[in-house]
Amino acid sequence: MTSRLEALCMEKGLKMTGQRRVISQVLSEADDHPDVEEVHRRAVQIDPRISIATVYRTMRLLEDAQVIERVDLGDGRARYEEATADHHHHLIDTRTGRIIEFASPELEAMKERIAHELGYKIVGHRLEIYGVPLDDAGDDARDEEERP
Amino acid sequence: MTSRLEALCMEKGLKMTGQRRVISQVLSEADDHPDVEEVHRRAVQIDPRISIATVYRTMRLLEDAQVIERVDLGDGRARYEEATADHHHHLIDTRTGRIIEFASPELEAMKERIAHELGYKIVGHRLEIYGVPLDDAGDDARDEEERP
DNA sequence: TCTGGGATTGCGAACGGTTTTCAGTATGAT
DNA sequence: ATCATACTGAAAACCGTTCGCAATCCCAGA
Ligand SMILES: [Mn+2]
Ligand SMILES: [Mn+2]
Ligand SMILES: [Zn+2]
Ligand SMILES: [Zn+2]
Repeated sequence: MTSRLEALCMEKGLKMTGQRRVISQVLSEADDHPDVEEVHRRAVQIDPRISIATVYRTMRLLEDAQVIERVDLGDGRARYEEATADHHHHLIDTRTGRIIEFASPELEAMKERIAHELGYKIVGHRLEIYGVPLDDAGDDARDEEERP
Repeated sequence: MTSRLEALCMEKGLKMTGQRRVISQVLSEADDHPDVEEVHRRAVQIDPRISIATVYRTMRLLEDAQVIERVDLGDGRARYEEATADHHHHLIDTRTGRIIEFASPELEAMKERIAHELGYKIVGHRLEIYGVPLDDAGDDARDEEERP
């Protein structure tokens, strides 16, 4: 069966190879923010004849085609998610690595206002919050001090 | 004369070597957000016997000592600025690369509120805005589409 | 259905920023 | 001034990512 992303790729007129089909499937089924190695790991499970270089190339292709979006969570590597209509940001639990998505129209408006006051029109922005659960925020939160 | 950062380093009990003195001076005099290569370039002008490896090491040292702060502006490399009492963010002019600093207590409060509603206590965050001047935002702003 | 040729792939090498290793040197407490 | 220790320069290693190239695949057209 053709995955959601595969259909999207065909619409965009991309040549559909076996590898692209598999990677599209992997990304369609993902509900997290996998990095390239993780996508490769999952792809290989479906078809072992996929190289990491092709995954890199395909991720870039899909990103350029606006089928997926690159997410920078502060660790050294690029992470990806399916492109969605609704814009959102991420809160990263520094204890567990869990990623919580959130959106805030007020915050977006405020950011827009700030840029405008500085004489600028926004063409892109980035926002991530790093945090620990309120519950157990007391114990050893002192040396949780990461390098975010 | 001992630079502002050199004094700070001594207060923190760091061993003061010639290289560290020079790098401290460079960083004290900087009013921009230089990357490691740029710091090295400026340091070598004062004392040619400073290696890039030492600059890397010293930047990390100063960062850990909270004397300077690392800034991630989306280009591949780490940039630095003197640690200040007042927290701020950056608006990057994608046309010129110019960096405008701004602070917004309202925005900080809003971000705090959002995290709290999600059950989290913030331990760190990151926000950058990429934009183009309002004036000439009309001409070819379409393909300014970077990879921020 | 068969085919030609441009697009795509796998592999390994190259890349750019950063860290590490190691032998030699400088620092600052004594 | 001495000496243990921390620091340094140079080069190699590292890590995520991109690139070069020959082999292979896809698919529009016959
Ligand atoms: Mn997301
Ligand atoms: Mn700044
Ligand atoms: Zn946003
Ligand atoms: Zn802030």
